[in-house]
Amino acid sequence: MATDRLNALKKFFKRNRRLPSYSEMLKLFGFSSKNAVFKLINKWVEAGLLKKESGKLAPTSHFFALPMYGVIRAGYPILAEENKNYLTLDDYLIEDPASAFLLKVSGDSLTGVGIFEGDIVIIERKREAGSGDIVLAQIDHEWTLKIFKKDRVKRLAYLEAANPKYPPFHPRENLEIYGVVKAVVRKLN
Amino acid sequence: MATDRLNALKKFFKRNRRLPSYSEMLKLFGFSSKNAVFKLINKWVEAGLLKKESGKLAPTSHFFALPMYGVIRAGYPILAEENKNYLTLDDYLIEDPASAFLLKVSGDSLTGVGIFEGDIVIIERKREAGSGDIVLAQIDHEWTLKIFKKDRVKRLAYLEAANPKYPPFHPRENLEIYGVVKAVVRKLN
DNA sequence: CATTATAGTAAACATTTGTTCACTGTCAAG
DNA sequence: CTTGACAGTGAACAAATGTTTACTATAATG
Repeated sequence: MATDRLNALKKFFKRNRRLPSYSEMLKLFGFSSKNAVFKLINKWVEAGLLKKESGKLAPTSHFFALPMYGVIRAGYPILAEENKNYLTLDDYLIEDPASAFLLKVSGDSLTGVGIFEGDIVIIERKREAGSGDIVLAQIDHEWTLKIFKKDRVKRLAYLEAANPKYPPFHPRENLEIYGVVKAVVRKLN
Repeated sequence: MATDRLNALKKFFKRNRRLPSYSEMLKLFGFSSKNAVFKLINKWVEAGLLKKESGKLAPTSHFFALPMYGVIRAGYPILAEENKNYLTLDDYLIEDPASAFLLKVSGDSLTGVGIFEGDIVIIERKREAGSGDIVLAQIDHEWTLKIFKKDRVKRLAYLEAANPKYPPFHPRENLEIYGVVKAVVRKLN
């Protein structure tokens, strides 16, 4: 089936992070004429899965991206809309790959904002934060992941957990910010 | 700087979803000899950022992937370890791209399991689920996103919210499962 | 100073690339 | 039946590809 060949192509891209050449596609698709490849590729180009720019073949966003369906009300059940969008998670979550890194969370101090043990947070390196941002910081030379707060009256910065179990953390000596959490990712099971 | 050129290459890949040819890199890097490109590329190959297989150039996982640092205790602040790993979010979160899709969550019925309004869930199409799985289902012909439960005594399946505000949902007519939530993703700000 | 590595230019080249053209068999529609 | 569309074969080809070789300038090392 045609879908099988498309899946074979997607798998190739996943594995090799590039599209195969037409000669490679011969084997991949089980053809024996490059023209068969040529015609198939052109169909996918017309379908918007691939594109040709200055003679070079490349995937479009549709090629990888997952379909994203409209909002579903979790409170009251309503029909999921069909206003499809396509989304690549990497692109969606990571704005500046050069300054971003990941951190695996442990502990329960941020459960109140929906960050649990085992979650992965995407952090963007920067030295400043706004009040309410979740930051990676060093408070009195100890690393931590907490909510950054600015006391408007006293003009002092401190850290806060999102869990009533923990009191606010006021720095004795210093409070240095290393990054701001931009996204949270959780794998289930 | 060398980093600028690498960033230019990364940007090109982000934009075009392919690596440029050596001729294109001439302009991209500001060289006037393909040999300059050749040597630069070979350095990146040795550095493990790119690889050549049967004469074809492709990025390795290091090329995209974000560094992932060790666990940080959010409960008690401890030092983030430096045992780096590299992780591509798409690869990490999506096991079977062919059967996966995204859904934007609205409502507060799953706040208890850390899924909030505006979060995106990654769903894998399947008709069966285990007790405790978060599922996309049709209950009495209405779509919803809830926790799937199996009553061990009565052997009946029903849905449950993760929010005390909502009572369990026992189907009058039927309960059909369309997919299981595999991951949750939240963008902050 | 002399030396050696580094970063780049310039030209030449076999190989591979994507594309085109002409052709074949198969299957469904009128 | 005939027709036309579809899926694929096979060969030919200009253009582009990655690589190699020879050479230059600059800076760093001892």
